[in-house]
Amino acid sequence: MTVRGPRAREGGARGAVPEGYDPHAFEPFAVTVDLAVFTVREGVLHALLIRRGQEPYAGAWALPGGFVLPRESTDLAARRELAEETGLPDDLVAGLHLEQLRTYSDPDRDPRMRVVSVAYTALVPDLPEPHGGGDAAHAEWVAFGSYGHLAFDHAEILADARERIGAKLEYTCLATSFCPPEFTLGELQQVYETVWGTVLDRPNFRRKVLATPGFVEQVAGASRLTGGRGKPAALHRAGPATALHPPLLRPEGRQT
Amino acid sequence: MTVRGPRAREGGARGAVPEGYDPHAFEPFAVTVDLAVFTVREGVLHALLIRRGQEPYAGAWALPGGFVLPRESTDLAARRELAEETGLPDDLVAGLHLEQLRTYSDPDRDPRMRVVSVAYTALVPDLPEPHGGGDAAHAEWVAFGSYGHLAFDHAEILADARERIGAKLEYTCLATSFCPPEFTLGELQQVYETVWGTVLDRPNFRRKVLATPGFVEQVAGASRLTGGRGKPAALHRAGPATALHPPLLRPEGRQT
DNA sequence: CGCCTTTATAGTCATGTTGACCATTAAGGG
DNA sequence: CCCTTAATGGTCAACATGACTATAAAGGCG
Repeated sequence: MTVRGPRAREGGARGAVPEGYDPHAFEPFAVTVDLAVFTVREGVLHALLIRRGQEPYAGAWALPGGFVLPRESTDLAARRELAEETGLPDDLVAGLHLEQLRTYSDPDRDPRMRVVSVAYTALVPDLPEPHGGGDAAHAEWVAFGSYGHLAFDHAEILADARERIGAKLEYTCLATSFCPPEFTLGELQQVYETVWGTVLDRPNFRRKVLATPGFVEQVAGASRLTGGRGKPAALHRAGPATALHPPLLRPEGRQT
Repeated sequence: MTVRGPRAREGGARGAVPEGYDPHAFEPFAVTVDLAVFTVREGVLHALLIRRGQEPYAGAWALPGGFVLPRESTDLAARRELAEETGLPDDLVAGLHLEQLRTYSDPDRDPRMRVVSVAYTALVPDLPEPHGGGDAAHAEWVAFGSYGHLAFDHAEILADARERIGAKLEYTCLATSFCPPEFTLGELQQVYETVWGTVLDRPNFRRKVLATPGFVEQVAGASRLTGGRGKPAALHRAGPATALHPPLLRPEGRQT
């Protein structure tokens, strides 16, 4: 990029800084981050949302987020907002997978002023309620799709995020981010089924996961009853691998 | 996102607009677009670059790009800048594949002021020189890697863009964007080999491409000599398909 | 004109992965 | 003690892939 007043394009080479350039001379852009945070709860995909109190869109759900501070990268702002708005412990937030989705910049996406927003996606395991008890935690888990109209263009962001995550599950080991530190292969499979909205064959899923070196590691000796019924499942934890080669493709290109 | 002065975070619910909010009250962010435009020329990947005339980074190569105008989305800004800086005909630019890469926001990425830049990637066929003759076309094709230090964080952007494109070739039909309207399968294969920096088996590549419905369509009757020598190749054009199922994976996860 | 080189195109074959199954094991519930 | 449930262990055919070999059609060259 180049610093140059937006109206100062006199055909010069890119990078010309007009003398006397004044950052305050034109209507500024506000830069914000929006967070599309997902978890899987009892087999249902949930997003972290906040109920808006003010116009516009008062009463509607909205994504957590906020302004990028003057000396902050958007990555940092996203992590800070996530910690603030969820009340999750800092060390947990520090370890979360947080990924830039894309930037939304329609001039009219906020009716009040020009706001360019960088959207991020995070995957978190099913946690106790997000309120940490402090004043900053108003976020709630809402089942995907079971909200009315979201504020601003947040419905589009959330849909894009879900699609991106679904795609990433195919060729990365990201699914373990949805799981607690120790999990069963059945729980891991449910992550895939929930995000993709499909049903997978259990033995085949198992075969694929175990055949990928470093995807999961078996926890020696431990096992857990899935809820009382059935044979207890072996516990696993996430392995060091991050990519899935070859990918685990979702059956036929259908979405939910 | 939400409109709220960056220092106005008094623990209120997200979306609180402090009364008397003044968009000019704080140091504004500048928002720009940067373009990572690639083509394949004689088997070598080239990027579209501009030679900087001013400090900082005077004399260094930089990506084309510029400010987002007050009433413009970044998508629109990217396409406008591409047309302006390359001098390519508008209708050609309108049809190009232009994709948002990601947003770069390090507070110090521009030493002069706070600039958040949304990077875009475009793939274009090998065209005559980019200068349209007008004053606006200073961009030049430079072989990938054969430049010194790029200005700002543009080296990182360009590397990210190349990696993204390489990945997209695996599971989309995007490779045809690098080719002229009619092309041989050998030319298409060279796109893959150039971007990936690998060599592919010709019969296998051919089998895979032809087995994917809608990837390419044979142009009836036509054929072209590849340069005089050898059997003339059948001509193809891009088909309606956009995704590649199953993907065409690059051999072993090595980069150039 | 014939032979060599070059490039496109057509197969072949062994291997690995996937999808669709069936079988067994280990728990809880009546 | 049998039934249900869920995890786990297999089989088998279809398909996709990687490594090759073979043929066809052009130009170059003696």
